[in-house]
Amino acid sequence: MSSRKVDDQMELISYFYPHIYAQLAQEQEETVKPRRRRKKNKVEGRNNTSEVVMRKRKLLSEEQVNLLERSFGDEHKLEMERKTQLASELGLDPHQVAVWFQNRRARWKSKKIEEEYSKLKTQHETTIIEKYRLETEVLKMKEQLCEAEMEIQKLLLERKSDISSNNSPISSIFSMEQQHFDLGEFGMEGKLMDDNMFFVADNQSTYITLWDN
DNA sequence: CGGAGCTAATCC
DNA sequence: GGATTAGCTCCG
Repeated sequence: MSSRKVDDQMELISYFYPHIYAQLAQEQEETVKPRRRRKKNKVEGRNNTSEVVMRKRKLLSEEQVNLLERSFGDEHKLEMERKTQLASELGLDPHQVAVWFQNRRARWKSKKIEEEYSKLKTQHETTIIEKYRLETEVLKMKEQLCEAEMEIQKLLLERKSDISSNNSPISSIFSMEQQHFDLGEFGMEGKLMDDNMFFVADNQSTYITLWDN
């Protein structure tokens, strides 16, 4: 993975998880990987007159790469038979073919991981947005509920004052009945059960006690 | 020219 | 198989 991509990831982490970022950044500084030193073909030192065995590396031709890619497209794993077959077709050492496949699998895996990462990143962003939307919706609904409750309180107070100012038989009969309130604005219907209880029904006719003094 | 990126080759 | 090295090319 290139350093540029690492920077990108750290930037994303710093954005979404600032607390984790601080920790990771510190770890990155601390773990300066002690690079494993490999035996060199070349003897070190400019003035060293020792034998210099340069490892020659020749790039594969476009044609060779094309055939290898096609073969890799068919099957990522390389059976012995196919390895020798390919090698003779390409005019390469079977070991070179094996190495090429190994490196190709590594690149393929790395690419898959990158793809998976960006897919998850998109999913994560979508989820964050949805969460925010739902939270906003909950707030709005709470506000509506509060307004509804206030409205009900107001109606009850009005009713109580009507009863106390006009204590006629009619009104007492009237008070025996359950009173309905249209709360269509809130997608609900309200029903006053008695002086102390009020129920609302949502679309599924589920009654909810708003309060019970 | 130096650094970045790619990749064949090597090491564990 | 994964990690790393080092040859090579390209670009600013």
